[in-house]
Amino acid sequence: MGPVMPPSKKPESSGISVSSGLSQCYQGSGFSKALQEEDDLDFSLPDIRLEEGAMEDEELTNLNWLHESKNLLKSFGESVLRSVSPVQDLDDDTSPVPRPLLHALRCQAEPQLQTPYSFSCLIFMAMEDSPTERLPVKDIYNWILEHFLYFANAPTGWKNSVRHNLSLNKCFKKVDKERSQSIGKGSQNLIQALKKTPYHPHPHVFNTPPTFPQAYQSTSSPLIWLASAFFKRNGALLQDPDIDAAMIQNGVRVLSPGLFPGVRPLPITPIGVTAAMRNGITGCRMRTESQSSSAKSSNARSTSPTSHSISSSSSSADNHYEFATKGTQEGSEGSKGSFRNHESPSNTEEDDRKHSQKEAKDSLGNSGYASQHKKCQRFAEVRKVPSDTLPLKKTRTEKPSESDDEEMKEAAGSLLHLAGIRSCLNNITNRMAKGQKEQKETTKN
DNA sequence: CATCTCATAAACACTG
DNA sequence: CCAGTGTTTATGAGAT
Repeated sequence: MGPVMPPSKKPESSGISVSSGLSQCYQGSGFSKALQEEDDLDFSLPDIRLEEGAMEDEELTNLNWLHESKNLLKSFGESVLRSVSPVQDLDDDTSPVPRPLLHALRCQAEPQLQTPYSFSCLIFMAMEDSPTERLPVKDIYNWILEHFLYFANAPTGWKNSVRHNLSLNKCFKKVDKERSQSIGKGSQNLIQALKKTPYHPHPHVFNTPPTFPQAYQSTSSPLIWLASAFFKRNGALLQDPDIDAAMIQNGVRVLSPGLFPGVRPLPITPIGVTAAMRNGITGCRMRTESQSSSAKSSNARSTSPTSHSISSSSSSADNHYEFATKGTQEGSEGSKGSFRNHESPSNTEEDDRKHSQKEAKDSLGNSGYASQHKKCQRFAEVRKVPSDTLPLKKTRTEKPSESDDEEMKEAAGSLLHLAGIRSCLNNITNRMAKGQKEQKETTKN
């Protein structure tokens, strides 16, 4: 949360008290805490606190988890369609719809509210929504503006945050655009940048053949940012026609058009109408503080986000972003995580295991948004090495490793957490299991 | 209380 | 020079 504005639990614009939780809104104590602030809510929603053991599914891979949840998700989606059409149903304590989803519905009904998504989720959704699953920064901006009215009048800093996320989040990879196209404003050709530097810590990049086809495209073509990913990969692996690919790829869309024909998870224009509530449902995450404050001003004039032109990918923006996993192999630049390659290798299997566990935890815990502190430490460590191996500002050229790929996988998987889908689905799973159990008992009797 | 996650701001380099 | 892009660092709030 931003340090600038004081906390504000109740944005005037909505009357809705937003929880202090971030993505943790769905998980564990974060969400529980939000529930403890029930008194601050001016509307009542059912308690969908995670039941004990709900997160045991953590042990499942995201793939299996999604696979096993698909039917439950379908059933749940139908119940959503049946149960939350009218706005007033949001206040229905008996609604089977998980609270975060209700929050999300509320946010869509009143789009001047802060988006419930973290920036990484927003970026991911934008990319996922793109036919090519890759977008230039400008189009990411536009997508966000198009789908979340709040940003139309939000302070401009959010764009900086988007770029910051793209740079730091390991889930996102910069990829090359077609060679013929201009590099675009502000975009710096990697090799150009490297050539301008007095030395390079890994001179072999210039001397050895590229490991991956795209690794050197940047010498003559602009960079693009990729958004393909773990989700995409899983979608391909599953090859299950019953599963909506979007759901698999995304993990963010609780209700996908494939699952629920006619239902648009993210209403296009304008968001904020009652119809949007009937048509859209998303994950949820509440924000507060400066953003809530900003929502006040945005409330003054709820202009349609469509007033912002949606530029095509052929706009002045050139670098595209894609979700990184395979992108790790394709990107011309390694992730910041590659700094860890400078760390001392583990000497024992135990160390390896601990290390990998740590890495996994890191990725899962922070959605691929590697700890800045750690990175600073890593960077600092790297800075201690002799000058001929000093990393420069823009020397992210190391060859990606398999562990990077795993990291990406985990990071991408953790986006499921960010979007709340996991917790929600866990909840749904529990509820459904309970319901079936009760139903059995009822039929027995 | 330490650590982590994330948002935000800002500085800086670079490009068109 | 300006606006936009991309990277990096610093900082703070809240969660763990």
